[in-house]
Order: sequence, then structure tokens, then C-alpha cells
Amino acid sequence: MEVRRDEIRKGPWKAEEDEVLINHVKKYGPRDWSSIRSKGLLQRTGKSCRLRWVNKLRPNLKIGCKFSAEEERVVIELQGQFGNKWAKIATYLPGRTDNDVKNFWSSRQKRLARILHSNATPSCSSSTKSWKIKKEGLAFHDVHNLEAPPLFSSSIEEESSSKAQSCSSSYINNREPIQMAPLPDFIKPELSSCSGMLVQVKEEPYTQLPFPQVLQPQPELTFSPANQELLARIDDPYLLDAFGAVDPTEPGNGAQLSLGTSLFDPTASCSYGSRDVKNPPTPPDTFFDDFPADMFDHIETLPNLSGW
DNA sequence: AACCTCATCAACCGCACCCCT
DNA sequence: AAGGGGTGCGGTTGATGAGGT
Repeated sequence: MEVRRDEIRKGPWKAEEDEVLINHVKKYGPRDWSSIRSKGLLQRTGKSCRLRWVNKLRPNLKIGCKFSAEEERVVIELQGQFGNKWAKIATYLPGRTDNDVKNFWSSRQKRLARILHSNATPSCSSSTKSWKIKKEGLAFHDVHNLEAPPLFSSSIEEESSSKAQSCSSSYINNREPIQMAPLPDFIKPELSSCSGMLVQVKEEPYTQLPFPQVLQPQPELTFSPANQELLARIDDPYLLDAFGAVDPTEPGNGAQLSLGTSLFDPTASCSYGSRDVKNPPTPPDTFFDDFPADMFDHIETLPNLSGW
């Protein structure tokens, strides 16, 4: 197929374009993106090709799956740890892309912002607003449930598990469930300690805390009556996010999340790439996602993900 | 049925970094 | 050392569909 090289195509990808891109990757690997256009194979920029591959065509992507409760917790915890380093966070979520994580987080932020706003302004007369509050109240309940890992029976998880069955996959079909990347103890029931963490945020800036620091519950803390209502909801880590009270990109911010050192398990042997030289921790690497699905066969499957 | 609002997703853009010459 | 090309990342936006009024 002859393609005019002087035109750059934008917008949704066609199946034929995907096919060309896949063939290119099969031949040359996931690189030399710009050569795809220079060879006249596609009218897409190299960036566009790379993005398409990474976000849609790469093997073992979880396409069409909602984030599971586990994945949501991972994102929340890691966002607190790393800030908006979506690509980095995505390396802990096999099958998820930075775009997925980014989209997930931003829609969550929007939702929470609205929840807080509507709760703060309960006197709404318009039918539209009453509708919103009704809906958001439910949403908040779901969010809250999310943060009670071992106990919850949230609709979200049910939804996730049900939707997972209809999950599509990228062009190489998944034959086995994708295992979550090794994660530290921070996913475990110590989540209750998040309330202490959040209280800590209000009383003492994160930045005063050294890194790493394991969070300890602080039951002895007391609060002014004005804070009681907020505190009634504060066991939800999402709440803080909605305020934007903490800049997690600041060194040490969020460090007290109980992310154990096992998060940086050296057995996750592959490096993240030259870009991350400044970040010695070597998370599980999506680099492998660029290769055939059977590359993941060596990864043992978790017997029970919900056992965290 | 029409309209509205929201959530989700895909894709683009700008910037920064890396590597090569 | 400097410049340019390629690549990766994070922010943003537009399209679309779902659900409620």
C-alpha cells in the first residue's frame, strides 16, 4: 500500500493500521517508531505509533477491564509514594498502562472532588443537583468500602470480577491470568493505619517525616470538634487526595505509607530502562510486555489475590 | 424520547531526557 | 560540548456511551 509521506494522519486508528504496526513490531521489535512513517508504512508519527502499541496493541494488556479493588489500592498507595509517576506506577500493575493509571486516577479525583463539594453544600434545590447528590452518596459509599480490603464486599469488586470475565485482550490472547506484580505489605490490613497517616498529614506535614518510615497508628491523637465530621470520613485515603493537601512529589511525602522495602524486591531483576537510572528501585518491568505472552510463564500465579 | 451529566477511554501535545554524531 | 533525532512521560482534551431526570 503506497502512502503519501507528507501527510500525518491523526485520530482513531483503523484495523489496517494496527495490523501494519503489529507487523512492524513483529519484525523489528517495539522500537524505531519513526521509521514506520519514513518507510511509508503508515502516515502516523513515531510517537503516535509508539502510543498505540503501548496502550492498545501490546501483549497482555487488560483491555476493557475495570481496575480491580487490588489494583485500585495499589494505585492509591503508589501514587502516595511516587506522586504522579504513572509510568512507574504502571510497572506494578501488569497489563495496565500509564495511560490507564492516569485515567483511573483523574476520574477518581474528579469524582471525589464532586463528592466532597456536594457534601459540603447540602442545600441543593435543583433537580440536577439532587440527582447528583443521590448518585454521589452511593459513590462515596463504594469508595469507602474499597478501603476496607479484607472485609469489603463492594459493588466495585463484584463489578470488576464480573467484567473481568468479559475482558478482551491485546492481539496475543492471554492464556493465563495476569499476576499482580509483587507488592509489599502495604496492601495488607494495616490499611487501617491510613487513618493515622491522614491525621498525621493534618497535624504534621509529610515533609517532616524521614524516608522510609513505617507508619504507626496514633490512637492518642485528639481533634477539634470542627474536624469531627471530616474525621468521620478520614479513614478513607481518597479523602485526602481530593483536597490535594499533600504534594506527593515532594521527597518524603507519602513515605510513611507502609510501603515496605520488599516493594523494591531485587528479585525483580529487569531494569526499568536507562531513563530510570536516577531511581534505583527496580520494579517489575513492563518491558517484558513487549514480548510474547509466554515470557510470563515463569511468573507464578497468586493463589488468592484477595488474601492480601 | 429527549436531554443532561458523568465516567471512561483514546489520542494528542509539549516537554524532558537520552543517545549518537 | 553542542545539536539533533528519537523516545518516554505527564497533562489535557475530545468522543462516546451509560444512566438518570
